[in-house]
Amino acid sequence: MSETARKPPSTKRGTATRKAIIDAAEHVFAEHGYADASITRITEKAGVAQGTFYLYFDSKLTVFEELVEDLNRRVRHAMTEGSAGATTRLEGERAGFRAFFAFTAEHPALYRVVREAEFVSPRALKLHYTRIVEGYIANLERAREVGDVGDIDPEVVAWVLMGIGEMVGMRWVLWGDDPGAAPGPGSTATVPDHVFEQVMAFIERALAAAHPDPSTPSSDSSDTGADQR
Amino acid sequence: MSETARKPPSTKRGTATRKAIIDAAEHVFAEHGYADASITRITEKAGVAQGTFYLYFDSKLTVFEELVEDLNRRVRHAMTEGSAGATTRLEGERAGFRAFFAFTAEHPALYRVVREAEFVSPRALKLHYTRIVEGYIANLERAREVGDVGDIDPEVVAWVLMGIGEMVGMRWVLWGDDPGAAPGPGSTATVPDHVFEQVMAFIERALAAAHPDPSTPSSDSSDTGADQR
Amino acid sequence: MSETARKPPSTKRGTATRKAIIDAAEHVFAEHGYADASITRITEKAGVAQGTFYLYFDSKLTVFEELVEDLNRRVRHAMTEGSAGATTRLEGERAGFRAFFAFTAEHPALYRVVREAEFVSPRALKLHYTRIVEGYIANLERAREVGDVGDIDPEVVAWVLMGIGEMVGMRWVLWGDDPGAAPGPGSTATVPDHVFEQVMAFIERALAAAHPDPSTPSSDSSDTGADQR
Amino acid sequence: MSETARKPPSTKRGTATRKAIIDAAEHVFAEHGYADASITRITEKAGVAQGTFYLYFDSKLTVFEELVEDLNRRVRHAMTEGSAGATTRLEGERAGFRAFFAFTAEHPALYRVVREAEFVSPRALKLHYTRIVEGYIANLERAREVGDVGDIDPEVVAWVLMGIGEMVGMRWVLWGDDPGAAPGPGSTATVPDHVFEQVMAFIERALAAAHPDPSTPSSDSSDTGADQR
DNA sequence: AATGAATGAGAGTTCATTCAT
DNA sequence: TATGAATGAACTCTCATTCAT
Repeated sequence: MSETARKPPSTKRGTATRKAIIDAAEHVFAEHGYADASITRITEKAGVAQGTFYLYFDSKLTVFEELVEDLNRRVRHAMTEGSAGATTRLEGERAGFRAFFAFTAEHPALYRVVREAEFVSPRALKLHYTRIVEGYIANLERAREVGDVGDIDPEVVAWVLMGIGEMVGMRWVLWGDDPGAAPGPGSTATVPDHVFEQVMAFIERALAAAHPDPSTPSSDSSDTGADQR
Repeated sequence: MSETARKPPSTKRGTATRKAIIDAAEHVFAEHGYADASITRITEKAGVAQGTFYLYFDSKLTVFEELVEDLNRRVRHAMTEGSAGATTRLEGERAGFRAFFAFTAEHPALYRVVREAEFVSPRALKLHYTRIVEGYIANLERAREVGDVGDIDPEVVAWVLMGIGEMVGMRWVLWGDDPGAAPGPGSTATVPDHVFEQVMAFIERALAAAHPDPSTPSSDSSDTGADQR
Repeated sequence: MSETARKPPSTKRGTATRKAIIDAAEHVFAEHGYADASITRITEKAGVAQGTFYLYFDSKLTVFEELVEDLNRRVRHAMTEGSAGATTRLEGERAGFRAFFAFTAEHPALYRVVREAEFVSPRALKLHYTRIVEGYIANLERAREVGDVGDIDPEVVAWVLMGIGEMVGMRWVLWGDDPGAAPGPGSTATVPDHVFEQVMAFIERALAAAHPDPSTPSSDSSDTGADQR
Repeated sequence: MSETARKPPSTKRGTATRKAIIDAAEHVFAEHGYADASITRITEKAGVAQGTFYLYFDSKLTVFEELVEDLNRRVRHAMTEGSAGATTRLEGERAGFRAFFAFTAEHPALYRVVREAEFVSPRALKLHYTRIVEGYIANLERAREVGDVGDIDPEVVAWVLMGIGEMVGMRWVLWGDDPGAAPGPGSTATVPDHVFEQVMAFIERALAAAHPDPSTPSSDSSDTGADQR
């Protein structure tokens, strides 16, 4: 069922090497982008010989796809974890976004790699977005059932939320406060408070105002629907 | 300053050739992405020899940046034109988004090229987004002054709108109705009506609800602020 | 009889253009060397269009050869002129070398261009050296006839003198006093006095000592044998 | 510091390949000159793929400079070796020049490559001449101390000797007896005896005659001062 | 399991030369 | 006489991938 053919390591040493390569790949892809991320750079950073790479991956594309999948799994996990303790939809939503931004700050590779994926691996790109969106959809559907949001189309709204998260993340997390600055590695900040509040308020109005009678309290937790598989 | 800086063509033929190359570049970039858009492919499509390319552009990057600027100018123009006849902010907003989606459908290069620009030319990328956002900001500020929207931070909301437009455009214009299908060239559709309505309603609630007293009628036209320079 | 096919200009304007190109070529060749001296650079410096070049020269090689011939004619002329007023062989020799160094300082192209000619146009290279050497030979033969130098083989000695002039010229004229400095254009100095004296004394001993009885006074003028064709 | 700095080969095979490339480069440079010595030609002659070249050298310039250094080291070594058994300065000088001409005959690359170096790598060019000249200087200084030559300026005379060797080498070794013949590869002869004698006699007179009393016998050996580093 | 030398297709780019105007 | 747009072969260099050790 696995979609990318891989050569699984059979020894401890092998497993370690494989991990070293994937980790190196994350950094190299994040810093140089797919096109300029040479196998040489990756293996050098991983501390192994070039040939070793092909013991674990079929091609450059393979690591790329595995990395995207891996990061996707991890963001979704982070978002779920983040909103786990929330008692209201609103709280859960805020926690989810916060987790998303935090992850972005820590793993700029997610962003950068995904943005390039359009041409490198459309399949991986779609899978990535779709999976996150599915989490949003699940939450929104649940909220709609209990009347916590108005009569919206969960799928459309889910993509809208995805778009908001992505653009705000790019603008304030990756670019930092000064949009003119070069986005060097590690230069990631986090979303400033007032920006975060503005964004959440915007979303809340859009969702809550959908039904004129906001009397029903939401008691639902809000899992993003994503988890370690 | 560059030793190989190209001069603008001084003849009709030259001007035509230059245009042929830019046009070819738009299509090739859109279809293959920056990395795989070889000069060979571009000149073949343009019907000129490889060397001719360098008569008009210093490098692949140069055409890329010029193309991004060009497309940017054109979307902004399209958005302004689209919302020109609108009599209310709401109407203008709808017209603006419609124009945006229409442009995306016609020029998928805009999307695809910009998404890759993160690594290719961060400068061009930022300029592109920032300019569009500035249009949104101008509109929002004007609307806020006349009390047509609530007490929002125009800058933040502008980026939010940008994110919505981009993601919805990608999902429904570029991917089409079937998100599983490969996004071949020309496979672009337009945003389905109900999606468009859902998106606009979402935005409208978010903006209108910001002030509790929606009694003030908006009589303002709504220019997107973007125009032919 | 001319060895390089050329297209002679038939108008005044044409003559001027032709000269402009040759002059530009001298400078460009001197500064960049043959390989890096593009026609573009030459025509730009000459203030004409690229195509114009081929109205007057068959190829890059053609200008090169004509330039070498031209410079050769001019050094030989300078050397002859220089030693014209001399009354003794020694005086003539000194004047000839002085003129040679002075020309080198003023026309570094001579040196640089000739040194590259080995591969570009062996024919031109040999012609260049041979013609200068012929001048030396003529002088030496005359001097030997009148007993002003010992029993030397004029041809061998002529090449030896050529070698001395070339190396000293390179070392002190082209490199200047500081052999570590980069030989930028125009950085040419002239041979310092004490170096010149040492060199001439060296040559004088080598020639004079050949016959033990230096009683016969030389009354001969010393033409280098080279002149305006 | 360079991002693409090559590492020395760590295996026998690698070392052999590197040597094959350098050897091929020597021949190709000698035959075609720097400008026309394409990497393709070099690797073809070496019997390796084009890409292999860049495993060992950063660029064409790099091999060139390494080759010049290598040849320089070897001429100097040959000259020292040649004059090692000499018991008088004169003998040593003759042996040194002989070795120089012999090396030139065997390695025409030295000549041809160095002559082009003016534009390719001025640094390499100067280093080459300067190192040989230093050997001459050392010898001349020693000879002057023991009164074996007159009161000359060793530096100037050293450059003069260098010039003589170079020009004579070019004229009789590279061009052969018939200066009109094309200098094809392998067409190198050696300096004819009478030419050699004429040259040495010329030099001897110039040096010996510097002091009027040639009674002091020279007992000194004459090392050219150059050796394997 | 790991190495690293070797490959060769293909990239971007330059430039002498041609030719329609 | 002069232009300058167009050509295309040739160049240097990179890199994903293979394979003998």
